Amino acid sequence: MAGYYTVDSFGCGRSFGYLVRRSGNLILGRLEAVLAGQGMTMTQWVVLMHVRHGLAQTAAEISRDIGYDSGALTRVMEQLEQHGLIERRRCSHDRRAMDLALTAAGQDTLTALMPAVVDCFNEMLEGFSRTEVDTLIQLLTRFIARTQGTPEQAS
Amino acid sequence: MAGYYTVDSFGCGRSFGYLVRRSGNLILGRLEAVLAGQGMTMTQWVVLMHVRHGLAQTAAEISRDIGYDSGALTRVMEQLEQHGLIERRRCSHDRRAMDLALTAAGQDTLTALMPAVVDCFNEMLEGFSRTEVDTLIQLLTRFIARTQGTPEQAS
DNA sequence: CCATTATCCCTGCCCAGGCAGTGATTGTTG
DNA sequence: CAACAATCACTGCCTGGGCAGGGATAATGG
Repeated sequence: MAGYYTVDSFGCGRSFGYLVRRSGNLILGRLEAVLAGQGMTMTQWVVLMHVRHGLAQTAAEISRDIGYDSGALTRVMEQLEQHGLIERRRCSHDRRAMDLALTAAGQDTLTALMPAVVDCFNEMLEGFSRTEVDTLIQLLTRFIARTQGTPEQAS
Repeated sequence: MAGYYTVDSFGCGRSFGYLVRRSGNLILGRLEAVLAGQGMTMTQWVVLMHVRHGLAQTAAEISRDIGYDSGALTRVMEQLEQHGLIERRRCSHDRRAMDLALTAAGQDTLTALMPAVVDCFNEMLEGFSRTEVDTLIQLLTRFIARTQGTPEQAS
């Protein structure tokens, strides 16, 4: 494509960056309202979900995966461990790393929260057809894959 | 639509929230790299753009528009004023409010930065057809309008 | 087998931004 | 017109998350 935006056509309301960021903040607000009922934050939720699905066995993987600072992640892990939702153990074949696993309580919490979260998203996506949501997800997925694969580009 | 997600189908990788947030952070990183060259932050950029296009004449409007804390905004304004990019004056017909206006230097800075910003976005959107980007923008715009119009919903 | 480098987790520090409260002004309503 | 509510900008406070540095372990290369 020969450049979607031009210097003249580029306005705030049509800026991809603005739209994505604003959408993200709106979602954040809604979701945190749901999770706050169980004293959980969105970050904690995402981390737990990652551990649950085996998407990440170690903190460093999560850090790269969600583009989250590894130091901050350490503190999130501490909270989750103190709340008894995850367990950390020294990895056997790499003693630098920590193996992450959901506890039974962690499993239960996720399971209990899931319906409310799903409802929350469905509610926000009301007014969109299934095809439209599919499109949105597919486009964003591609965007992420492309963008994080091309870290920088000296002009 | 009868619910896009179900408890079983909901996974991190397909979660709208996760995708939007991740995309937003990737964009943020790229854009800040571009703006940092001129010692500007993304927040400042967005605020300046809003003022420029007359989208907001007062800080409170910007606050509502971009869902940004009004207190934090005050401080951003101070910075921009100190850098000589905007002017604040007591509004004549509402003496609580401040009228915002770009200075000549502010105009120039925006104009100078614009090409790099546009390039940055075009580069990120490479690999997407014009139609696809149009779709993305349209869907996100609709999402924002819908979501901020429906602040909450007691279940 | 040793030296160098990379990776992992953790820690201290700093800052942007959210929250709640304040004074000044404006709008509203009995 | 008087009392109350709403709105504006601003302030102090606190938290989450980015950044830089460090100790321990693993990988790599001579």
